[in-house]
Amino acid sequence: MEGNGRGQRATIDDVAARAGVSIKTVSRVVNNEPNVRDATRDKVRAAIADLNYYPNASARRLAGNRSFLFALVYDDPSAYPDASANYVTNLHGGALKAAREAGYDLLIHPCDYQSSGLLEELDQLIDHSRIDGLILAPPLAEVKPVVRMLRKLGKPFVRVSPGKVQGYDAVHTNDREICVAMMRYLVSLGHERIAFIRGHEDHKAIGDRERGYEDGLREAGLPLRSSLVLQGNNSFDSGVACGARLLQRKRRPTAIFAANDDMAAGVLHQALEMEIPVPDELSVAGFDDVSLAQHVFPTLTTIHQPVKQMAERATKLLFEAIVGKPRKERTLVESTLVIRESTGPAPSER
Amino acid sequence: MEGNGRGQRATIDDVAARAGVSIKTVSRVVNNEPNVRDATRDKVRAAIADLNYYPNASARRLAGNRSFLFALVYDDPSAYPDASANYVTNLHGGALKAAREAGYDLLIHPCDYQSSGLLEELDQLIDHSRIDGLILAPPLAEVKPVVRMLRKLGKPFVRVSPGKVQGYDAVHTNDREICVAMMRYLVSLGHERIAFIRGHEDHKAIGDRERGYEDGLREAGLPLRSSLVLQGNNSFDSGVACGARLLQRKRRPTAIFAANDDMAAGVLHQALEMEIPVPDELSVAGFDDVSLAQHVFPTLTTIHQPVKQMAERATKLLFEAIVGKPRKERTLVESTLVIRESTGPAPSER
DNA sequence: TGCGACTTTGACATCGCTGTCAATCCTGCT
DNA sequence: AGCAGGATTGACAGCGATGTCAAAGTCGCA
Repeated sequence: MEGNGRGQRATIDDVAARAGVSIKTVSRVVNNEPNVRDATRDKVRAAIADLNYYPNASARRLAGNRSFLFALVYDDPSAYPDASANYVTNLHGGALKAAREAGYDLLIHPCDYQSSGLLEELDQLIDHSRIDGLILAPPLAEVKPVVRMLRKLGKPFVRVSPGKVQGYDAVHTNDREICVAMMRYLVSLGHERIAFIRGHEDHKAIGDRERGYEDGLREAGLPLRSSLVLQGNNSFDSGVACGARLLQRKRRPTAIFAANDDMAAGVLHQALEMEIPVPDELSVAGFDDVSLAQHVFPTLTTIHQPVKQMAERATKLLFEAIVGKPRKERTLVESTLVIRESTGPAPSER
Repeated sequence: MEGNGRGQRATIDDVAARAGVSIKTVSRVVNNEPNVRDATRDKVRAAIADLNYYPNASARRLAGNRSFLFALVYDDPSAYPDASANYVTNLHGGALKAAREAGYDLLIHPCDYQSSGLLEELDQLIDHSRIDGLILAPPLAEVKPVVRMLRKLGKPFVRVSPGKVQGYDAVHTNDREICVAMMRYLVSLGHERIAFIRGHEDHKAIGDRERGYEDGLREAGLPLRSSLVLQGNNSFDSGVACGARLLQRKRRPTAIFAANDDMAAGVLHQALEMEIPVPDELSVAGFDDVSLAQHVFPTLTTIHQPVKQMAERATKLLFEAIVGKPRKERTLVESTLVIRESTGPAPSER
């Protein structure tokens, strides 16, 4: 397996010796550089295979002045654990996959996007760990000062966000359109008083969800009543609170669409508490398709966000940006509707 | 801020020049090596501060033949997303904190502990990323071949597990004792027919929970009825299934203690489905205190596992092992009882 | 056959640190 | 004052790659 006489890992020198070429040529082959004769390339490849050679990352980093390290920066999920935790798992999965394929290692960096020391913290991360590029997950992708700093540092990054930033890639999903689709579905069930629970304003994508709600009403020719739109903060508890306010009205909505699953789960909880049968008297829909959605009672109709694919795509784009491929600025990965048990026909008017 | 004339980061040479010493001395100071006169040390420290010097990680890695990289290896939570995701967040948080404090970067490596290619996968991880040491989270800490391989490679590692492995650190919690405490609490509420839902057998810590259940019965002088112990697999769904089996009996248990929160949540779900009021007719207790526990209805009485602290401790021990401090083999981090709404006095006999 | 223009290839310096080992400095003692 | 022996310090050789640049090889065409 190890072919040099020293019982150590094979180095580039070993490969060069075995292939009868210089180390520079081996380096060229390893890095897929042009101007190597096919025959030479084959010889080197064979030697690499024979010796089970794998380049020493530290040496490459030092000589090439890059780290082969990406950082995935996201909001610390211990703040709002549940849905986020699952979201983060997908983020990790996608980013790890793409990073590995690109030959990069991935550093994770959960942080508080509202922290005053955020800029310094990221600067230090980049500086100390010599990160080659960053993937900014929402809501960090919306934090202007961060974007500004990275641009000033000339450090490559990719944002997972619907917003555009000149000269940098961004991956987003069709939040608005898919919300229109959800509304279309609810309307088709006969719902007319459909409430909406807004998410936290710092998440731009979540703002798009509200616009989808409005578009959906408009499309169905239903009035937009401001009394039916409440502000939540993405947490389960805020779902409970908003649910309570909506459901204790004399003329309560027949359907509640929450901007994320946690809040929708909060609404379900509140409905159970108030003994309002779901979906018979009330339909509830969420957004995200976190695993919680399948575990609440009744299971939650929601929108599946392709978080993993988005993270994977973003990481791949980061790599491409680093090797010089042209940027796209906006890349779409589509969400889909997932219909479960929490939605049903509107109750007939009494 | 940057003190050399080149507008680049300061290097060890810059610091040496400024302090009027050799680079070797700077290296000594940076690495806290002995045999440097205090005055010299101070001069060097001052120069480091002036130049805002931070050693180049790649160079250190290359020269020192170590990577300053730890890998945190755990079972891929996308398999059983909910509770695990939260568990994993804590794992990350603790390990990141300790790694950062030790000057290490942390690579995360979610994987399938049952995969046939696991050994090769880890070998490759160690080989390619030149990991200095690994933190094995359960259930990976129990996989014998992995432990064997790491020992053979001479690669330092720490296990998060109640089991011992000669010569290596392990961090565990008092699963058994705290389960006895839970039983004591249930018994104090008047429960006598207390069922237990076992977890997946691959998690050793979960086996200890069952022993705590048995000890608790014994301590209270209650009989151990095998009909009251069912096998789950840690998933919500298995909780639903076991709950169904237990609750449709003519003489059903008045309390159900599940070896993790997901299964307990499944039991709650099933109780709701069968319209059995909790905690009036049935008390339910879980284990883990995942955030789900606060979001189910009613909120779940459970046992808080200090996962974050365990991970932090484990990582710290790994670092200490690397720098040569003596091993402990077993380090305890205590769990605590969390009483919420899902438990109450046993219903009076009819 | 000879020549310019590419293509291939390799020698060697370099990246910024740590390890080795010898040189120099200090001590306390005689 | 002289000396052994430990405490300090530094010179220098790597670590294993990549970057630079010049040498050697090829090819087409006059």
